[in-house]
Order: sequence, then structure tokens, then C-alpha cells
Amino acid sequence: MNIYDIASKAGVSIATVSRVLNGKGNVSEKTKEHVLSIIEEMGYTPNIFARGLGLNSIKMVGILCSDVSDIYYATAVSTIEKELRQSGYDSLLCCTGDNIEDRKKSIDLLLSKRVDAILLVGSTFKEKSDNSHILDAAKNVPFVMINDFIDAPNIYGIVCDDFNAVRENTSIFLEQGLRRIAYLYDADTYSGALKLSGFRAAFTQLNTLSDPELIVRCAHSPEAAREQTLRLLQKQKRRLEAVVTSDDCLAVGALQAAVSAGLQIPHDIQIIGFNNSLLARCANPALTSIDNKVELLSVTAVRTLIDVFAHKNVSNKIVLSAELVKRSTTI
Amino acid sequence: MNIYDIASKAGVSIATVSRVLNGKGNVSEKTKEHVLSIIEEMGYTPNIFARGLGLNSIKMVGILCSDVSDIYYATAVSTIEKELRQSGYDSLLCCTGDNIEDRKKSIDLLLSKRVDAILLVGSTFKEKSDNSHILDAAKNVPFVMINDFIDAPNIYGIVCDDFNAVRENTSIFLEQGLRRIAYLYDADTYSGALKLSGFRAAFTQLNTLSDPELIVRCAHSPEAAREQTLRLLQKQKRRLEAVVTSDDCLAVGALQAAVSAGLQIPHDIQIIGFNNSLLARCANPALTSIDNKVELLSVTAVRTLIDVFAHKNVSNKIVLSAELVKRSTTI
DNA sequence: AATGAATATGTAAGGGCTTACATCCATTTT
DNA sequence: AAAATGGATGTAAGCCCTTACATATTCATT
Repeated sequence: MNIYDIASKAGVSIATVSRVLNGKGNVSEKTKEHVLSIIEEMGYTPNIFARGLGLNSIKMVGILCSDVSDIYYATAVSTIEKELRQSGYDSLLCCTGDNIEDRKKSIDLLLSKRVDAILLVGSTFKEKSDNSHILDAAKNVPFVMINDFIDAPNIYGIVCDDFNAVRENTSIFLEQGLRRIAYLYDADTYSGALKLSGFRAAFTQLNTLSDPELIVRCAHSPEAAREQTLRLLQKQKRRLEAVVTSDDCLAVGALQAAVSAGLQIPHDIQIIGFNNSLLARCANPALTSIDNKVELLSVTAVRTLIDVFAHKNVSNKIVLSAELVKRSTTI
Repeated sequence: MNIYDIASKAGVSIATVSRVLNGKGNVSEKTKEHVLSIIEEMGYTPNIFARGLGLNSIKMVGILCSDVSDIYYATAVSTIEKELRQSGYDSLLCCTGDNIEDRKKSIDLLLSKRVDAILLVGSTFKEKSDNSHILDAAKNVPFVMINDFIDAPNIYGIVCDDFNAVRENTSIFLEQGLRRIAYLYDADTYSGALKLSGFRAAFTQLNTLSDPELIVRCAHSPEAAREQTLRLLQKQKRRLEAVVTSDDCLAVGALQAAVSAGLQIPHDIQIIGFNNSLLARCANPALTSIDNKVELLSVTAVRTLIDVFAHKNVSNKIVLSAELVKRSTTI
């Protein structure tokens, strides 16, 4: 069944059917309704490929995500997908892992599927030299990044003010007189770098320096964070007073370490997570966490993209503020 | 740039270029390499729409998921996506929520995008009457369901033996002499129904009956489960001895309730989760959980689908076994 | 009633690929 | 040496839309 069948059954030309389907051009109300009724009656769906051939777009946006099984990215992807659909776009999902080569392939793949744009969830790597494939992709379609930014034409970054989020909350600890503050982080990404500098800046502000031994990189799992925190707790002669983390899942690990070391939380040690995910609510005691507003970031990203499609004037970088959600691991 | 450009640059016909691109038909090794080098040199990518028009497929599978922000579904989608890509298929993601109307729309949408198959993640509803749209869809493309099954042509179910998983683990409690065992569940789905009957069956096996007041349905959040468990703890004259749940996130809520009631875990009360997700590892004390093997289910689903594409003989229902992962909330 | 503008509809030319069928050529067979 | 075979390649039709342009119709204006 194709547009010709509908046209002949409705006694009109295929052009008229097409116009009805696309709501473009002039069709009399009467004809329009008649055609629609035939379409309904025969259960006709236009062939997306033929349509794509004509329009060179099938309203599909590629989502590039390093790992949707991560609860944070999952929330982002979920929000993006919903918001896109509401705007009439579908989502082609591509999870790439953290490997540059794979991501290059994924971008090529999305482009070969003729997506109308690419939305990146999950930070790129710090070595900007390896981002040439993103710049290339942006020559073909708009490229929107969440929690990341590259200053180049046709690239839009929706980021959270991670620097100040960490700086301010670290400062709170410092103002309480604490100095033995550890920082646990996992990835060396754009936003990861911001958070780390935020941590350091809090110390600099007070003309102090953070102890380099207390800044620890570890794998993205509670187990890894637990191990690292236990190590710090054992090694330090002076007691660890607080732990700041780049992700709730690390904070949970730190929390487990503190609990197993018999420390009272938050009296003996305070812990602060990042992302305000389900993990923060599930931890025991419940985790204080910096909410960097994934949903808002995601919605903003999609809206930005829609504006770009509509040739509206859009700023290349949008910065949102994080917000602390206080629970039981801080005073 | 199109296939004609490549053909003329290579001094061959478009048919030959097409044959090289698709690896079909006979092309001499020499010509093939020459054409490939031109393609490489010019950076040519065949137009996916034109190709789709000819083949009526662009190797894309629709993933229908009620909610990717749920950590369990996120893992499933992530695994599916990876496995599909390895088999040369891409994933069109569609999150539908738990609403039948929305799901109908999503299925239509996937079909209109001419996906080669639909993969459903997340159970359908118990009222089979409302599954007519799935049966309809299966007339067009293979339909694979994870954790669900409808016995109809072209529908394949990859399920976990949820019934026995819950039955066996409930039995362990009963064999310990416990009788005041609560069951917390969230959704009234296919696998949800299996789990619930498994719970009941454990009692029936011993010619006992479960207390209907201890079988509680609640929303899918730790907070809701916490509240319900607190209610049970307060109401019951005889002490609650164990809680079985249909999802880790409910188990975490139950755990929080028990902790806040000052109970010793697992001495005073034992708790068992389901799915063995990150939440189980993050809980404190760490949660014993039934692992229903999402990754394996997902991989099996995709492999089944690939077999169906290859017209291999595939059984309509594949049942995998769950496995208990013991942590600190059971004896 | 004649003219022109605006609206409604139709015709036909792409858009870029796949593939059945036709053709050509180099082998092998008799 | 002629015929048969089969591999390599080309031609052209078809897939199903969109849309520029052409034509027909309607309506308002003079």
C-alpha cells in the first residue's frame, strides 16, 4: 500500500495526499478530511525511507552516551528521549564506552543514519586534541553536549556550574574548621576537571593548600571508593574529617569505609556526594549530595537543539547552577 | 556525492559499486579494491534512505522500555544496545511509561520507522486483553519480550524463572521456622505475578498460608517501601521476621524502616531484594538479593532475535534461572 | 461581464539506491 | 575450432515519496 493507492481511492492526486500528510501547501478542508478518512480506513503509514529520500531527514536525533547503565546517564537519556519525542523527534541510541576509537565509529554511524543532530551525554576527554571527530561531525549537524563544552561553531554546551558547586560546599567544611578533607573522583573529564579545581579553589581562597595525598582518583564503583577511603583512614595519622566526591557512587563507598571503621557520621566524618541520585537516598545514613540537575540539563539541551533547528539565536554555552540537598552525612 | 559519482570516478557502473558496498554478487578482486579505494578517498557514505527504499530495512531494532531511568531497565537497554550493535543493528529507543495508550503510540511509531523488530523491556500488564496492539505489531515484525511472554506467533519471551526464585528463597525463611514474612511488590506485571505466586507457593508447600496483611503493594521507591514497612512493624503485635521484595529498591526501603525501628539485621529481621542491582551493593548493611540476570536475559533476547532474522528454529519461550547473591541482610 | 488574484489540484521530475536481466568476455569442454 | 559455461559488468526499472511548476477553479474587484 502506498500513496498511489490512497490517492486513487480518494480520487485525488498523490500530490494532494502528500500535502495532507505534511500539512504543507493548500488543500481544501473538504478534500483534506476525505483523504484523512481514507488513510485512517486503510491504515496507511507513509514509507519513512521514501520520505527521508525526499526530505533528507526523518526527524531523528542521535544520542551518544558512554554508558546508559550508569544511573546518572540513564536519567539523562530518559529525560532527553521524552523531551525529544514531545518535539516530534525520535532517538537513535548509541552507547560508546569510554574509548575514543569507539566513539569515532559511533559518530560515523549516527551520521550515516542521517540523524538531524547529535546529543552527547557524558563528558569528553580532557585531551582536546582527540576531539577532532566531534568538530568534524558538527560540520554536518548540530552537536549538543551535556556537562561538556567545546568552543566551536555548531557546538552547544549545557553545563552545570560544577566548579562553584564543589568549591562552595568544600568551603563550608573549611569554614567549620576542617582541614583533613579528602577528594575522591573517578573520571578525568571536562566536568571532572571543573569539580577538582573547585575543590582546590576552596583551599586557595583561604590561602591554604589541600593535601595532595588526600586527592585520590579511583574507579567508578562503591567498592573502589571504599577501598581507597579505608586506605586513607588507616594511613593518616591525623584523622580524616570529611570526604568530598565527584559522584554519589564514590560517596557511598566512602560511607561504607567510614561505617566499617566504626566512625560516627556525620560527627566524626562528613561525606558529600554528587548528582543527588537514587543512591544518595538509598545510602544509610542517607547521603548529602550536590544536585547538578540532570533533568534540567537534559531538557535544556533538547530545547536548545529545537531552537537551533528553528534557526533561533542560541547561545553556545548555557550554565546552570547546582544545589545542595542536605541529608544525614553532613552537619 | 552519490553512487554515480563513485561509479564514474572509478570507471565502473553503479551496479558494480553497489555490489562492492553490499558484498553481494560477483566482482573481481581487482575492481573491488579499486572501488573501495575511491570510496575511501572521497569519504563516501551511501544514503541510508535510498538504501532503505530498496531493501525496506535499515537494520534498526526498536527498543520499547517503560522507563530507562530505572536502574534495572537501564542495564537491560545498555546490554541490548551493545549486543545489537555487535550484530550490525542499531537501536531506536522509545520509552513509553506505564500507560497502555502511550505504548500503543510508541509501537506505531516504531513500526512507522520501519524497524526490523521490536524488543520490549519491562513487563506488559496482566490484563492480557490490552495486549492486542502487541499481537498486531507481531504480524509485521518479530517481537521479543524480556521478563514477559505472550504465547502468539512471532512473539518470543525471554524470562527468568521468577516463580521458583521467590519460592525457593521464601522457603529458606520458612525452613528456618519463620512465619511472619512480608512481601512487598510494586507492579502488577507478568513477572510480578510470578514472583507473588512464588511467595504464596512457598507457604502452600508447607500447608501454611501467608498472612494477607503482610502482602503489600506499594509504589516503586524506597520511600514508599519504607513507609509501608514501618506501618507493618508498628501494626503487627507479633514481630515481623523477614521481608521479601520484588525489587531492590523496595528492599532498601524496608531496610531503612528496620534500621530506624532499631532492629538488628539480620538477627531480628531478614530482608531479601530482587535484581541484584547496584542498590544492593550500596545498601547498609549490604543487601542479599536475587539476581535475575538482566545481562544474560538481554543478551539472550538479542541472540534470539538474530536467530529469528536468520530463519533459524527458535523456541518461543526461553527460561533462565535466577541465583541468590548472599550479602548481609540474611543469615 | 471581464479581469486578476488567490486558492486548489495535478503532472512529472527527481532523490539515491538495489537488482533482475542482458551483455560481454574468458575459460573449459567436446 | 566451435560450443558451452560461468564470471564480470552494465542497463534500466523500480522502490515511494516530495515539490516545483503547470493548470484549473473560485472569488472578489472593477
